[in-house]
Amino acid sequence: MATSEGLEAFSDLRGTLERSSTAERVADALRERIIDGALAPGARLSEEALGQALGVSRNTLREAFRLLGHERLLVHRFNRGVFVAEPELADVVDLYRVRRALELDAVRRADRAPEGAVARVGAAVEEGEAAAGRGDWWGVGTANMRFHQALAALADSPRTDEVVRRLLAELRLVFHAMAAPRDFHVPYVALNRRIHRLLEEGRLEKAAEELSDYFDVAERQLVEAFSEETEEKE
Amino acid sequence: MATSEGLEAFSDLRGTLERSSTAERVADALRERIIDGALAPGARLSEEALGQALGVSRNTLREAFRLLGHERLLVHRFNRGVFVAEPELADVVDLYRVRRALELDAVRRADRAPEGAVARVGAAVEEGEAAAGRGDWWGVGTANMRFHQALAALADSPRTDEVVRRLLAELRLVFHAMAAPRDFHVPYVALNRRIHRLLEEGRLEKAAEELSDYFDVAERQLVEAFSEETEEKE
DNA sequence: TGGTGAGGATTGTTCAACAATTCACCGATC
DNA sequence: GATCGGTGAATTGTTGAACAATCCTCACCA
Repeated sequence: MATSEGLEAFSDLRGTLERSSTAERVADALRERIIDGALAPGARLSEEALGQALGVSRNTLREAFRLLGHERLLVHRFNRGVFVAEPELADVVDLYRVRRALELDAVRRADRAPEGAVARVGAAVEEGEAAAGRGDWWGVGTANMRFHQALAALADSPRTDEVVRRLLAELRLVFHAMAAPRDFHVPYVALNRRIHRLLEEGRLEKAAEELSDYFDVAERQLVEAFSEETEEKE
Repeated sequence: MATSEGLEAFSDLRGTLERSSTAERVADALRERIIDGALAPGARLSEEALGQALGVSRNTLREAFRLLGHERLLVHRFNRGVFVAEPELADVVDLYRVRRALELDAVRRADRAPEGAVARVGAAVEEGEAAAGRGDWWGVGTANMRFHQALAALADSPRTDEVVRRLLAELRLVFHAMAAPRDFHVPYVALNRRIHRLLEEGRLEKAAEELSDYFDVAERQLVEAFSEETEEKE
């Protein structure tokens, strides 16, 4: 065991080294397509066609479908196939309810957050500012997700991280279903900066308050956008 | 469309009618065995042997494994097989962290809970009292889980329900790993009754306080039991 | 004692097949 | 003209077998 000193430096490589199964890689690829809108909500995914396109067998593809089904990105209708999920108004409300509980809790206990966690929140803020600067609205959206993921990480809880990651992925689906996602995210860049500053100053309760207000505003905005959508359809 | 009135009455049947896939039924069966301890933490599940025993093909069984893996009841080690999860001390702490956030939030907003939700909490309390009366400690544990599930349901949020259900299932795994699960749950029956009464009286903040204390005590008790366990092993 | 292969067992993945189910189409009926 | 019922193609659900890749054991050797 004399040679086992300083091995902690390699622990970061673990994730990289772990080969993943084909099903997981397929799931990753599909998740990307769903999140960036290449696969629209409601679209049906044929086992045969997709399997051929991706070069994997139906069985493997079905495993990938199961993974994404659990993330609520796909819905599996028995004997009917899998479809890209179509979030409804109720889903939007529900997503915000859970986010509120988890993210606010994470912010309130940020004093016990792990080393560097607040800094990662700041990094996400800057990423968003940079994207906004070059007019990359999709990039702003991505940075925004990363910001909230970083907020959740303040709880120092793997399960919170996982749940929030799923919620945010689902939320991106909602953005595709709404009318004008283009300038939804941009206004919040400044707010994110403010929340990060409060975190740095240790004013956690104030930060939680601002975050709570954000949830109110964003949720209402989404709900309204959604109501208009459905009105148009009818 | 003149005949389509009053069809809402049938919407309850939807769930009953939906046939489930073989994989899901297999997953249900395995989940039961894991939760009631028939499959001990750490046990390895052979695809071949289990498939034969259950009368399903390896492919189908693998689908079921994926489902339970997402619930963290099984861990899937690449090229090595699936094992019943072995929760560690860190998992106990993490489980309570997320439960605290979600259940407390649910209790605090119980004034907006759906019709009959508080009554279902009461039903779980009585179930626990009945089980305690006849000395059925396992039944007390089950009722306790149902009590907390009912608390979570106060949030009126499908996603909260799902997450909490998963957390509680995982928690049962923890009980198997600890020394004396026999009389762990019984002392909390009285507390549950108290919390229910506070909910009925609308004293939500007080109820949340009691619940928070419960989390403190239960978590510490589990952590201690766990530390002893690992000491014995070494 | 500690390293090293060889071999057996298990998983990862594919393929082909068949049963079960859905869906769209089309004619029959009132 | 709308509804009902049935036929058939297309798709999913599930199985079983096959083979490659990987891991584990254990005897063997320095």
